[in-house]
Amino acid sequence: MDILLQPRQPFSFTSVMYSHGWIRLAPFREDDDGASLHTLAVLRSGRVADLHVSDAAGDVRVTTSAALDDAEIEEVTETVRWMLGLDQDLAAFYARCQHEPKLANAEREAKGRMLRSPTFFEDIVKTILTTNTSWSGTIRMVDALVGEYGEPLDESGERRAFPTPASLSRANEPDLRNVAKLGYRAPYVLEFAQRTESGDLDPEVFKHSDLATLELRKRILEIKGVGGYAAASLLMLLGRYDYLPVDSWARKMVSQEWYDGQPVGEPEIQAAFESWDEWKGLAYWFWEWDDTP
DNA sequence: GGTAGACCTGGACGC
DNA sequence: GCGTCCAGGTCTACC
Repeated sequence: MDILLQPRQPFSFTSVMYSHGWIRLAPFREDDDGASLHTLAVLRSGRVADLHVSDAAGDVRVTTSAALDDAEIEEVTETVRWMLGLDQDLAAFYARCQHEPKLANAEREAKGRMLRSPTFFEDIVKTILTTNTSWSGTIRMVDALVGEYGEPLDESGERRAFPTPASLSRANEPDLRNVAKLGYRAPYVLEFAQRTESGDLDPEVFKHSDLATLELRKRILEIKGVGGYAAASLLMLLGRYDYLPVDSWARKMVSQEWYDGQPVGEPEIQAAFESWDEWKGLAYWFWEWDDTP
């Protein structure tokens, strides 16, 4: 069945889809034509829904292989609106971009929304798995988690959603460490899943939290395995751009852009985007670096 | 509050 | 083919 959704304009489906590397992490999958994506979501009923999400002449079409009841349609609608940030208002950011040549195309190309997973739980686990490893390592670890612990779409088990907190909390640490190859991150992921499953922590409330960004960051940093870089990345997924996800790539880009290739530290990177205030994360992420493909 | 070392893996490199 | 080194963030212990 089809569900048609209207985004706040300006909107570009492919700008969201390729806003960062998430599209390459299971269970996300892009179609061969690069114009639509697939993922699977575990609904509140426990049922697994396969979502094929595509552009529909400026709107968004969600296609599921199975019929959904009214409550499920509402849940899928809410989920996809969140994943693509369809309700985000970036007008103030675009107004700032008009005065910056390196972001002059941001509004025309509708840059600014970042692809999110169906749940913030999934985004937090994936973000922990981006730390202290190569991108290929992250892809391998996420593949392994989905393959080993993900909720199957059907009896074949060929397609699986991202593991639920319940499923991951039942995993044992040696398997996460050695089979899923999470290494030293295994206890972090396990503890986070167990805290979520027990109700000690509800990552989904972060999605629409009224907390000030500083306080929200403090809460996120309480999750073991999440440090400054990961917290800034997660805040950006929540639509809070006050902090920069400073990693080795950021150091390299800022060094090349403003410091003639000389090594730079976090203070220099922060200083480079200080004037962007609450938009600094977005300005940094969508900046047209000299070696941007 | 700041810093050093450990954590784990894959890739690059030299032999 | 094997061994060594290094990059990639976060945590913990220590000063």
